[in-house]
Amino acid sequence: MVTIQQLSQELGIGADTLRVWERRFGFPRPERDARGHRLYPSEQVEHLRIIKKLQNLGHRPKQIFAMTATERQHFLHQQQKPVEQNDLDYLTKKLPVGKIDKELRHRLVQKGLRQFVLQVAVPLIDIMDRRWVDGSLSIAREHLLSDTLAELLKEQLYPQRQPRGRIVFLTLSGERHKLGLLLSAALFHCEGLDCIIIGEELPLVEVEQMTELHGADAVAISFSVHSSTRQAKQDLARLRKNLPERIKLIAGGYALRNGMYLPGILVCTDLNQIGDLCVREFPALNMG
Amino acid sequence: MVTIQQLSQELGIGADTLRVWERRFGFPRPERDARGHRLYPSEQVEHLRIIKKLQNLGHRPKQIFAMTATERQHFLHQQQKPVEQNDLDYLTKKLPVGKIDKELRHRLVQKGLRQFVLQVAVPLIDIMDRRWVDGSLSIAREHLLSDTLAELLKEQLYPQRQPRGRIVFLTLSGERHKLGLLLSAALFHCEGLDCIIIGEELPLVEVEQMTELHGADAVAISFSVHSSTRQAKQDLARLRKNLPERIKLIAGGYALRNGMYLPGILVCTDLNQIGDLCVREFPALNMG
DNA sequence: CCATGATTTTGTCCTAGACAATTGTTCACA
DNA sequence: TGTGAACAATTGTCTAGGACAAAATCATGG
Repeated sequence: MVTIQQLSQELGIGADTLRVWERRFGFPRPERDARGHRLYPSEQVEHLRIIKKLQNLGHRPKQIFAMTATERQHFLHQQQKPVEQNDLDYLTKKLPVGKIDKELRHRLVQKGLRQFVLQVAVPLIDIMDRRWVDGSLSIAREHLLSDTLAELLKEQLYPQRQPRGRIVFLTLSGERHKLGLLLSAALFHCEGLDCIIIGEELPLVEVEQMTELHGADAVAISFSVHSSTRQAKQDLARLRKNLPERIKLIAGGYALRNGMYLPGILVCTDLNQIGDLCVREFPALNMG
Repeated sequence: MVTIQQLSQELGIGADTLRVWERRFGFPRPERDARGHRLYPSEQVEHLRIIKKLQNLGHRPKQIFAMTATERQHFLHQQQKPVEQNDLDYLTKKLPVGKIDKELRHRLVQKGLRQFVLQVAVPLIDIMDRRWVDGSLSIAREHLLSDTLAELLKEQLYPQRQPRGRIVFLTLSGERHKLGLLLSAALFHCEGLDCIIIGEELPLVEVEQMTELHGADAVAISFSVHSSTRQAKQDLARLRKNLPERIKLIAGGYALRNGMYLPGILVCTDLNQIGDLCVREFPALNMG
């Protein structure tokens, strides 16, 4: 028996949404305490878990709520793409906790940073994503994997001897997904650029200040799932106006996935574009 | 100009509460967009920051809202200990970015971990807090200091040769304040315990699983400003019920500052108590 | 087949009222 | 003066049902 607030937190669904679902679709139908406040029995919580999973898979509430509980169960099983027999998969499930770091490091020295990012880190995050959707990856293990990977990548960003340029990486207020930032930073690093991870949730107004402080040639900003395309465009336009012209502005992330054109901004929708982008925008220094 | 949701997240005050404050006290008094939705100008956001800070200092809304804006400012300054001419102060203001890490490391080797935590890290965080309130510390610099300090502390948590025990550190859903966790972990480490930082925002149900996975003897949980005392108590009770008896449960953080008694739970309101707690609860192994 | 406009669907916000839990105050009594 | 119990005020969270823009889907013409 949980309150609406607990449920909201646990599922990541707004309390308002839960109430409106009840009004519109007749589910969930919680019991009430003496004051008339909602109390959700654990049975309904489980149903909601399934509903959330289906929603994560891209289905819309109308479609989901049209089904009966058993139909939903069935549908979910049918929908879940099996995680391929990827050789990375055991990292997310079987491997004992203490060995994850060792294993990742082994692969890093084997492949080199660039290949490691593209062939190990990206697919691994993809698997984690899918497991998250179907609920087969615990939050705790997800944290552990993310943190280990993040730390490993961060270590690789040592300063270059003859940097082709210097980029500060950040996300704006409200964002946080360090891994995305680190992945792109690692690839820029491979191209000979100094990469500085500033941190997350930086207010718009402080970006310029930070650029100056670090003597950077460029700012790279990542927009995650949570920010709308419109908001991203707006923020970028404002930033471009405030930033000196010589500072390049690189933008990427889910919110910009459609690859629109924005004046004065280097939109980068794919990690594979980073190589080309560097060749174009950061001409190599003369060899001494 | 921010929406009520953004504001709610930023301040850690529920949207309902913000509306009810407006109704009862006449502040904040946001503007409205075309639909009649609230839009808070940044000026009011700053005032709310001060109000939240006063509330954290233990004052009640009635008292706070009875004052005018300038009175509140005054009152807050009066309440706050002034930033002493502490020799740490220059870290937050003057020191060039690149030297922060070096400076902290220097002090660490000079003082040793224990004294570093108590005499450097804690006062530094305190100064950052106060500077944050009066706006004289930019978010960017705060991030930088926090991250540098966190990384430094994390490095120190190498495994013990003959651990007196093993503790996993975590915060529950919705919490995040890594530094607090790391500070206490560092002190437990000084007492000869293996400390494992699990991560933040772990769902309640996964705590037990994590403890087993790491073979821990104890779980340490920190409750920050954002969680209410009531919620903290409730979570702890639930956790105690689910966890095997042999697993100790250590709780600390702002929400438990009053030091109430909770059956079967080691409440730790002050970093200085950690030494005693370890002596009591983790008897040293026989010397080989 | 793609673009563009019309039509659902959906999440979030609105108002104003209610009430339990917490905190503060009063007052009798040792 | 201190203690504790009864009473009063304060405060955060919940309720209901209505509203509406942004996003998604559908329909239509090129």
